[in-house]
Amino acid sequence: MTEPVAQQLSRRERQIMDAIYTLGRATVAEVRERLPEPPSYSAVRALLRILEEKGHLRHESEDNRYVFIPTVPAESARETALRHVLRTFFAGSAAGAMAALLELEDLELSDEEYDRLAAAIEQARREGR
Amino acid sequence: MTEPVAQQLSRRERQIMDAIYTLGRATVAEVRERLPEPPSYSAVRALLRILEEKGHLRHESEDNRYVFIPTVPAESARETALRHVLRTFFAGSAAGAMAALLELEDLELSDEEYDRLAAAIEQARREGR
DNA sequence: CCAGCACTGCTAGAAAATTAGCACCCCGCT
DNA sequence: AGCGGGGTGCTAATTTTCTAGCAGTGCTGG
Repeated sequence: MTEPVAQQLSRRERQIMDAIYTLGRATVAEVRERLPEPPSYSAVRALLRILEEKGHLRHESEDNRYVFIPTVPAESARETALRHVLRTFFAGSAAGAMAALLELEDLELSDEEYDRLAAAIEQARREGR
Repeated sequence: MTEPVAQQLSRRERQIMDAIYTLGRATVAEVRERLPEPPSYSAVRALLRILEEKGHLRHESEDNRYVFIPTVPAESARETALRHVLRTFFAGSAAGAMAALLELEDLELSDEEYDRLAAAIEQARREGR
């Protein structure tokens, strides 16, 4: 019951999981704020309960209120999301995706980030990946 | 009516749009094949009609059957998808996302791709982005 | 000519998602 | 002790999504 079932989420469920992943952890009110055209408090509450039942979230009590936390660690979720985008839009090519990222208008990377990236690429190359 | 309304898609709608984007263009049957636990032909047909009404797709007749084509060009859709992932999982940082891409187990880039990427990075740096 | 096949359009109904409402609980304050 | 505010659980009902069914169309081969 606590294992996150690999099933597709509904629209709202997706929105809520996204909100929580961007925040890391969140209370009902915080999630609600992030939703487009915020539904009622209890609507959100209900969805959170469902997500918890499905095993995507767990909660802790904090200051007498619940804080919801993803059961799937952010890194895994990230990877899954990236792979999905790769598959659907880049024919699975990570290189293609990276190229697209570099093309973003508002990239704004710092010099340091450029250096780190260049280094990461060289490292990946050496490791033959 | 022909403008894609920026509203969130339902689960199935999303699946279908994804299928079409990976294929570029697709017939009903082709879309259907790609869906998990393929629903009936007419179920798919109905969803396609809805997506068309909402302005996400258009169709052409080809060999007496419809070929569905996204109204939003792949590049835009890609960018939107990437930005979404950036926002939700990487605090908006493209550098973070690229780093994560480079960490993928099964990266398998060719030497040429490494070169191209390195070059792209240098170019972006020069262009001050 | 008409049977079979592969499509399409449309619609009603089932199923799932989403919502609000209401009862309860705990805590701080007067 | 008795509010009031801000939480929570649960449930019923609405709304949306999703589906299958059926009728119509065009083409192809016997």
